[in-house]
Amino acid sequence: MKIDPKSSADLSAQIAKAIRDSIVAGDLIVDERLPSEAELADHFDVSRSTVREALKRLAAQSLIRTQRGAFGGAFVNRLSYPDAYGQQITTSTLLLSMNSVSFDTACEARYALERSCAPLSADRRTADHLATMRAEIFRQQQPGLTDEAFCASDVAFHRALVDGADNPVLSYQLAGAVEAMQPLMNMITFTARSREEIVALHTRIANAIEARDGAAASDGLSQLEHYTIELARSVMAKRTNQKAG
Amino acid sequence: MKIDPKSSADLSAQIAKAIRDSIVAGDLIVDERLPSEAELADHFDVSRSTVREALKRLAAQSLIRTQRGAFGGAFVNRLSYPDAYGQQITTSTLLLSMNSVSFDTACEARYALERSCAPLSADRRTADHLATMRAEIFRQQQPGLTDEAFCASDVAFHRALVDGADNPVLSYQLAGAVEAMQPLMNMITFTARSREEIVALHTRIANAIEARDGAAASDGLSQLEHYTIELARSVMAKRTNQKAG
DNA sequence: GACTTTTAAATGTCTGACAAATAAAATCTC
DNA sequence: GAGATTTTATTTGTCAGACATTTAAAAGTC
Repeated sequence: MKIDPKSSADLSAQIAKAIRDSIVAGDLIVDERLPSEAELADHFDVSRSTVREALKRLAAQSLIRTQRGAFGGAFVNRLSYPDAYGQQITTSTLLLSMNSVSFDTACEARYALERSCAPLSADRRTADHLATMRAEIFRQQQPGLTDEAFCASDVAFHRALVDGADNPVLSYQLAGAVEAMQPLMNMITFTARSREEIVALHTRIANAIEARDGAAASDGLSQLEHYTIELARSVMAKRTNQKAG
Repeated sequence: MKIDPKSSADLSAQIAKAIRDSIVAGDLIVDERLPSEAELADHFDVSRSTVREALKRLAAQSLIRTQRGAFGGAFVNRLSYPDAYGQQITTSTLLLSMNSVSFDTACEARYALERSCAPLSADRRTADHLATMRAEIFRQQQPGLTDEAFCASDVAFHRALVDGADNPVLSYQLAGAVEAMQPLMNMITFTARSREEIVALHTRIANAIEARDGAAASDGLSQLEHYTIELARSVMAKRTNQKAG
């Protein structure tokens, strides 16, 4: 592990990169303890504060965890699925909100990815996954539900569908795509009429998954995609009119 | 922006979270300047070092950038697609390597996601995308090519296919899935025979994309998936035998 | 042998200082 | 007065040293 003395970048960034490269390359293995901050400071010939800033960068990416006390220190962290989900969601959400991605583009991506899970989920889903889907559909029919709660239930429904594919890598990838859409979805007001339509499509998808019919589930998702895009369009149009009038 | 004085978590982690939440919620907008380190230290009633550690955490996630000098400071960063790609790839790569995800699982996820791009890519691909695919196929037929170069060309081929869908969100999501597989793919030795087979399948996919036939492209990807899994199995089996022998 | 105390090692935080970069403001030159 | 130059104020980057806090091993006590 070495840093380039000629580089103009921040020392803490260089040190973080050196350690990160070692982890990615497998030179530092999971649960291995890094040298103490003082030792690292000696090794890189910098102050302890600089080392600490580098370690905080790595901690922010869940690459290391730290433990205080004797025999504590910084340890290479096994990147867990929940950690990876979290990062994936934060990154995706910011990417969408900061780059003014159109609703249509985000929606298209989300449903395209989700359709790829449909055949697998139809094959492998357990009774549990199906029960979750049905329960969320039931919840979506409750009259008092706020728009936010409706959206959250929608996410849970699709989450169950994706998890049914029984492929953790797929679940991880889809987490970002599905959850990052939520802020965009939250801009939509769901009328009783549109909720009814969505519930009908969800039911159709759940039925297809129950019947282990992947193609029908894919179809249902496509219809849901088109309906969602139409819905968003009409909501936007209404808002524009209100502004104009 | 406030932190909980009762929380046991590190102050720098709490402060980072407070600022991150403000960014995600949109209270701090892109290119907005954060208060200086000294001001933040005053505000949160901590030392400057603690604030700095918090800011380094945010910088590691590309949420802020910093500039030295008068009228410098920390600015909310627009999360660019390249930045997001990079994080996506690092996270996905580590997730696969640290959680001993099976080759089959990773491969299934990757091709499932890629198939979701096939119909869109068939519809929208430009002559450029097609040309890139053909060029990579040509490169893959060169005799002197190392396994690493062959893999890299493979990634470029699939990248062009995905980019053909003309949906930046899809491209971003797929970047992780495709590139994270590369370390796993690099473990495979590609014989002349297997390269020939892969090139044939690539050609088939490119032909389908050229003919704007999404279903055929999907089929080609499925065949490539099965062939890749078979190939990995036979390579692993050979290695096990060698060890035993 | 079980419990308590001590101790050493490590991270977390604070203070104060200086270096380096940078853009605005002030000054100088013609 | 216009343009070039210098000064200055602000801000991040880095360093050094100190103390607080946590933690597990080691030593001590009964």
